[in-house]
Amino acid sequence: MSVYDILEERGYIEQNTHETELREVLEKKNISFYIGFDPTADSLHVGHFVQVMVMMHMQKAGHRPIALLGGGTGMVGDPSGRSDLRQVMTTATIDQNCENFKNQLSRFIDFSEGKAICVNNADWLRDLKYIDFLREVGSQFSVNRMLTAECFKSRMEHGLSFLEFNYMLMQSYDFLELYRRYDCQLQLGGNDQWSNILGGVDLVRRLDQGQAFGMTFKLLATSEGTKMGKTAKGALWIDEEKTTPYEFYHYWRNIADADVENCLALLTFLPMDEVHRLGALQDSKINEAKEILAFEITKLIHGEEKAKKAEEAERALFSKNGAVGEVPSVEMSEADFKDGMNILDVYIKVGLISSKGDGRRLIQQNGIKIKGTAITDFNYMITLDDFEDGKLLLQKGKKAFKQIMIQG
RNA sequence: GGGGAGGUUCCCGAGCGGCCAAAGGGGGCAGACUGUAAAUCUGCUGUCUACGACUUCGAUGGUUCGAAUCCAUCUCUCCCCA
Repeated sequence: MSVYDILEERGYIEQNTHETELREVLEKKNISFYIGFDPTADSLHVGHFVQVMVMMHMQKAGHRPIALLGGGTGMVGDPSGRSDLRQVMTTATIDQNCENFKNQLSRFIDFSEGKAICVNNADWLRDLKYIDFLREVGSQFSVNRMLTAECFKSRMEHGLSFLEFNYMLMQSYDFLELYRRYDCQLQLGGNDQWSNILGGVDLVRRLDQGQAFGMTFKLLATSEGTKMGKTAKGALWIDEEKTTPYEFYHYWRNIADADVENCLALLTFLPMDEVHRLGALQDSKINEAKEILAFEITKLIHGEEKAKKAEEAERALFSKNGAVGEVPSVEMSEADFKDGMNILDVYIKVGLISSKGDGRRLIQQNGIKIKGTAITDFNYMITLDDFEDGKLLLQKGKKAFKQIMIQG
């Protein structure tokens, strides 16, 4: 079974520039391909992870991944799928983000012995000569055509700066550069990158008469079409400092039934017959599938040990016997509770609520529980008597927990 | 460069001198129901030392007993013309 078939079967593929040719090339030889990551944040998130999964599949099949960090394109900002102007970032931030991306990517992709390459387009984009660039690359693009591209449509109403308009050329030029430097023949990306990818494919074909291909993948979305991997705090980050393994696990444990199969296929390496079997489970049985999904993804990203801990914590909390496992915990000192501490202050301190007003509302709605019983008094004081073995489990609603550990 | 329209709470979007912490929707949170899901229904959704006080309607100054609402300057965005 070829990689193409695998990618197709698992539901990654959305669009394709030259399907039959590409299929053939992928089967007959090992090629270099690239995926670009613009350093828009200090960590990758699950959205990126779909791309990373594809890279892993491709690498397994013997193709050489090129991870392209957008140190240059990040300075321009991709307007695709954006309704507003991107925040312009400083060069220092961009470089730092690139560094983080690189470290994270190397956990999934094997960069040893030239099995994969990591490059930064800052290396060639930042020193471009404007006139030269316009003459070589700019002349190949038709503004009329560009304007009809889907990615600019939404911006036609809200406004699009010339800076961002150039993004497509930059990305296209990347492909050309990688084609020339590393014989890179294929660009992959999320479906929002379709027009940018097409631009590159065309450019390589026109200027170098090269055989270049493009392919896009489904964006991670729920069955209802909304973006996936969003939490109240923002994205689901790969960096465990930004999204703890527990939070991460919890997210997948809680997804909608309809999304289980899709996520298993895209975000785990489980064999497809297993994926189908799990996805077909009905009613409460699908919880089994959700547990597996959550465990597998967490394992991929944070390692088996942390995934197990997260799983134990989750099980313990919801199995009603009150056993406390590896819940996110906060350390506080004994002195804090000597004279008692107001419940609202405690909840703010551990980060379960954002303000006292928020806490008061929750209390009125029976949303705050300690030791399994709802608190009804705003003035409830938490004292050392509430602790057992130096631990106290705080609960907010049904699903949010935090544990306080007394130290010292 | 000229002309016009705008910037409202997490988002969209009403309000256009006091009745405005600001309609409505979305999102979020909680409760009921359930399978820890979805859908549905209900409540909440600026902060606090809380029947009151304080901070918010692009920014800064001003007019007024009183401003999100009026005036001036600034700033940003969009549209039309060149």
